[in-house]
Amino acid sequence: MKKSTRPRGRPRRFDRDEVLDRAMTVFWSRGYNGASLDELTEAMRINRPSLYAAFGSKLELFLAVIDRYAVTFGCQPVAALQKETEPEAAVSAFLEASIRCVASPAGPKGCLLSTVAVEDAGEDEQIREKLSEIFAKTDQIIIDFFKSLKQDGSLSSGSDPQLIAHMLLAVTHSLAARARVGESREKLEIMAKEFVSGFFRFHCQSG
Amino acid sequence: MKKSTRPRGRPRRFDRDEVLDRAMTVFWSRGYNGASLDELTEAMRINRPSLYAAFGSKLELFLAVIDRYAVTFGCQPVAALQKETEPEAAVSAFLEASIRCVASPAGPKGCLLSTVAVEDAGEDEQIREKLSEIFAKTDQIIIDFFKSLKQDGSLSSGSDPQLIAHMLLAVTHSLAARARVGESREKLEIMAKEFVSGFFRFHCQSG
DNA sequence: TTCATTTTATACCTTTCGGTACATATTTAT
DNA sequence: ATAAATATGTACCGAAAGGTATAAAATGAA
Repeated sequence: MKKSTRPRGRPRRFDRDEVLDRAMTVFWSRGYNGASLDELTEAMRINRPSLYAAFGSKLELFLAVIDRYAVTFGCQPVAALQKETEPEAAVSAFLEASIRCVASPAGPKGCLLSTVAVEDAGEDEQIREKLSEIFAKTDQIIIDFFKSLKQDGSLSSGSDPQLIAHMLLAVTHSLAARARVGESREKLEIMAKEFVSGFFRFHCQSG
Repeated sequence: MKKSTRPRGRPRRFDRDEVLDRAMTVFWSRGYNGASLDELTEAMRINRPSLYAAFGSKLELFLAVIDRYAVTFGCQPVAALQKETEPEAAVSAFLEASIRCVASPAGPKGCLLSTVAVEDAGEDEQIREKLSEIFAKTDQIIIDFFKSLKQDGSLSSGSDPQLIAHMLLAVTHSLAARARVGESREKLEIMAKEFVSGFFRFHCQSG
């Protein structure tokens, strides 16, 4: 059997992740309150009842979009980091991946999490909690990564993985904000290189 | 003469900066699109025609609020920085002042510039330009400050004022974002201290 | 006093907002 | 075939949005 157990009624004409990706672009550029249902449904290419049946409400759609963003874009910097085995290369790869996310010519500028959802976290408990978890989890992944580098001996024993993680996330937040206000990709690259060389001098040579 | 030249018609019953301060709270917590004219006028304690006569439109009001925020809150960290004469104390004072702004029990959490206006910069050229200028100017003030410390000899000659400025702003952006998503003031203080001690080891001892 | 000028207050405008009722279409199960 | 179940498309809802017309009130100038 090819299709094992199909649900009962008329089948969906759209793929959940696909329409989430399309909704993502709208929220990403216009913000939660700035994105209207008309814009969303047009971009998603589904009509309102379909949207409400699938996601429940505008807020729940946004929360689903945040999750989708986390596994499509948000994860890219940490993934790039974890592919490396040397501290400097890892930091560099992390920041390069960040820049690709926040200053891509294709997508909206900035980060859906740190420059969009953060605003709405001010008034909505669910958004706040979700973001808080994502931040904490990301922190922890980076901390664990540098802890393991420390055990391998490729990171100086005097270095503090938690400090490095917080600094790295801080720099990406800043890169995202600067991209959002129009800073060119080239300038962001320079900032990143600047930081990498500073990091290198601190954690690899002087350690 | 006490009141030299009073304008011709019926006098204003409100002070411009006072109502801007009250509007600020609304935009700060709810965001630009989230703040309605009803909320704004109620908070400002003026009615709509007065608002429109004084500021022109919701957008222009927001732009005026950004300027007002810049000279009441945004300036506090740099002011604290410039009061100091030693690098470590300056960095510490800067971050402490930041935390007081973004995690005060009184006001909304986060920074009106980096966690609110940045979102709206995505779609509005005027907001984008204003923020871009503020960021650039802040960068420059901090760069100049550390350049002068370098000349005084209190900052190691190997240190890069631009790197320090970018890092410092990055950390405040991150503190603001974390405050917005609910991080406690105590945790932010720890992050700041962590950074200050890292900064100290890097720029003051090893230089 | 009267007029020109500006601000205030109420009430209202049009448009757009998020969300839904309802009838039709498409599927599986019986 | 027919029924039950789910999705789609149109058209609509009340509420809220940003913004304004208009008349009354309060001032300086003539």
